[in-house]
Amino acid sequence: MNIKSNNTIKPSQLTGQVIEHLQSAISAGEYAIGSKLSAEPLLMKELGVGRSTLREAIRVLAHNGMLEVRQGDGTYVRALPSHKEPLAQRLRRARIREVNEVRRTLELEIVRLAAKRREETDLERMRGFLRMRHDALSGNDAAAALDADISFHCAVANAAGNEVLADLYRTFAFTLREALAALWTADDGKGSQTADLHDKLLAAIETHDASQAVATTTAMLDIHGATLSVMEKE
Amino acid sequence: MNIKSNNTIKPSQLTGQVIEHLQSAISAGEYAIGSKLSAEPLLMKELGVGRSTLREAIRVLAHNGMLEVRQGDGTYVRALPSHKEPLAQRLRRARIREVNEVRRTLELEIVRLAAKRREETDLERMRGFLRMRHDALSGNDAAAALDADISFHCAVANAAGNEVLADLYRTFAFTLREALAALWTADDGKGSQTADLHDKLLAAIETHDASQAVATTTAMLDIHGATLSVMEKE
DNA sequence: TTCATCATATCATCAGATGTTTTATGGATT
DNA sequence: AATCCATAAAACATCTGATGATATGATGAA
Repeated sequence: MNIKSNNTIKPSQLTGQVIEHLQSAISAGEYAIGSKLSAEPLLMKELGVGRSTLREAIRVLAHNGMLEVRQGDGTYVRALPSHKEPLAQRLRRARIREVNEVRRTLELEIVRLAAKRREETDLERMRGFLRMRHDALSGNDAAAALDADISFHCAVANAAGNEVLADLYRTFAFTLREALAALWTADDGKGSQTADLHDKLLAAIETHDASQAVATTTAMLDIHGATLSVMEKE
Repeated sequence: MNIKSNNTIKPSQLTGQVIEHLQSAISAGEYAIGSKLSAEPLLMKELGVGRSTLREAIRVLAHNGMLEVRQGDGTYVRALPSHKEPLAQRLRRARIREVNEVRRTLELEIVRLAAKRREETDLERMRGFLRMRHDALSGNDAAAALDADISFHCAVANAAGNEVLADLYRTFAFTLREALAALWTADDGKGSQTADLHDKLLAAIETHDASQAVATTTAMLDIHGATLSVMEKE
């Protein structure tokens, strides 16, 4: 089975052809889940490609979780191409209530950790975004205020000292931005209403007061949460 | 610059370290979007790795849309890692401690919600998996016991009535399976040690006792958490 | 100016060699 | 006979060199 025999005009991107071939072979069931692929030298002959080309293709599929390469043992088929959906895409087709519920959970844990682990540089960034938020509200620039608000909360997430948590929160915040924008324009009193709560949150993080940070955030989320769940209804 | 220390879930590969390094360098803004990466020979010297290793890493990132490789021209940064990368893939290059910390947060919220919202069908599924878990432990089949354990916790996640939360938890549990397997084989007493806690958790969910469910889960996570953080050290 | 040609830089691919890890084989010991 | 340990074999990991293919910019002529 030589890949290059049935190819198109372009001999370039040979690695891509090997990737597609292996993917379709796995999908077609030529390789069962859990079965072992042929060893590299044999696969080289079967596919008619060099070692580098084959290894780059296998590495891509392994990094995507489709294959598992075990040094000294072999290469095994692990899964079909199912878990490949990006989180942002998954959230976009979810209910706002559910996304917000998880975001609330993440946010509470974030402020708790941030109060414990924040560094001085984190605090400076937070102060800057809070100032931007205040200035934007004074100038009646709702969009800028929302951006500053999100940036502030992302800065808090960064201060939590957990990159996975921060990444997760950023994705949630970005997804919810649309809904939040509608919320802020629907009642721009909310922005200034939570201004003092933001100040209190920053103060709690500054003084390492985790319980106060959680309490303040709970109050903050409740104000917005009520409106969000109303939006969901219709 | 030489890449060395790791602590990722899948650490045994130089290529994986190069992938992680490039991703974080792009995230940190060392390479702006649209900018051109150094040429292969230069990057080899900068990272202290050979050409095959570097090329395999670049190929993975290119296939994920993060980089664009143009023959005869160069390699360009096309997108930030965050929003395009599947979550399972993101977790695979994260620190065990961070993944487990977030998983703990999700799990506590899950049992709280499950105690409130569980249906009768949820309870039946949980009982079934708990029985499988018990039988596997009696038969000294650690792998089957771990699978049943994970299935049980996923069933609890389903009972929380939030598909986003359940999806998220499944991905975390699947990623941590490897580490958990090492944990269970290292000390198979842990499996039976937490058996009664699982029963108590199920009882708490049955009786809608959210606070008891959270307390029981906290105890459960603490037992495993200690061992996991020890694993991280070396 | 415009266009064809060429030189150079860069990636694509192949091939060989050596190191590291896992697994299986056999023999030795009890 | 069962267990344990050392060794060999298999398979992937990595490095290096060499050659081909492609894009870009320089060069020079019409």
